[in-house]
Amino acid sequence: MGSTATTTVPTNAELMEALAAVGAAYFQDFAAAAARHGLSSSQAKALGSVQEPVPMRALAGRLGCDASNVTGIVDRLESLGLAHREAAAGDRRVKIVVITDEGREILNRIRGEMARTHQAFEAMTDEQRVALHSICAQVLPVLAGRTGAAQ
Amino acid sequence: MGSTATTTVPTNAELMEALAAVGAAYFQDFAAAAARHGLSSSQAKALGSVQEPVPMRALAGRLGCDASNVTGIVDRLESLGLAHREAAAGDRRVKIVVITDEGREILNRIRGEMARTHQAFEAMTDEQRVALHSICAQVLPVLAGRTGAAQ
DNA sequence: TATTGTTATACTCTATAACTATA
DNA sequence: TATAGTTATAGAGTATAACAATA
Repeated sequence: MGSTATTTVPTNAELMEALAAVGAAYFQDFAAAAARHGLSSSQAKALGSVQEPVPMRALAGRLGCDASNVTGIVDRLESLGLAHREAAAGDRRVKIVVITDEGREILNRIRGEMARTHQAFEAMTDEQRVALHSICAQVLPVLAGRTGAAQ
Repeated sequence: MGSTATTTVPTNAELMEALAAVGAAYFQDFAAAAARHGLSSSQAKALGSVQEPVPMRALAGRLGCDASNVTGIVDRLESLGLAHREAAAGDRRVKIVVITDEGREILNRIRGEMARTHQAFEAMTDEQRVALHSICAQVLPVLAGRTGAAQ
């Protein structure tokens, strides 16, 4: 079914170009919204990655960077009162990053102020929203390299 | 049509999360492929932005960064033999960045070596490919802030 | 006077390596 | 011996400001 349309099936190269353009535009919108609140995109991304408490090491994994970088990023979030470090229960080596109420509020504001992104989403039909979301969900595990492994 | 499915229409927040995850994973695949060829992601992005000759200033616009940064990025591409500067015909102030044959070959290799991206694309049905491509095309102008203006 | 490209400067992100305190 | 977090360091990206050449 669906072979009556005159639409051409896009090549991998065309899909790559489209995805790269959308990804870059999304990121710019995100970075601009974060900057309005005095956060770099890395800091804002970190803030969004600690909605549940996360050990420093695991946060590095989520951010896709070396563990040594997380120190400075969390330092800044902590100095701004957006997150704080807590001692872990079982292992005294690990520190757990916990978002504060103010951090959560700033995060929500940043996300709410991504005007272009919201504008783009609201111009989509329900069918398009469902399609985009399900395609992303299907593609993400492969793209992120989680073929069968956990975490 | 399409109201028989039990699928729920995703919220803006859910779409943002999905898009952010896919965009980040795509970017990591791109950066890793570029690094294998000794290029930073900025340099590789610049290389992909000069498939047609582009003035330095316009390249800065495409990369979404200040013009002063482009000098160093193009310096490196030039020292690697992947691009070179040419004088512009009408205006002696402007320099035009032109990709070399070797630059084009490296660019094609980088794109071809984005294994996870190709893997993700090839797991998609033709319908999904068409849907993703058309959604991206529809959403991009809004997301990139080009509501009606040219270039 | 305005614009293009460059340089100088400073700040941030990033990885590597070495250090500490725990395990 | 290995691991979690930190520190020190160096390289690259980024923006701001000032500059030379040209328009």
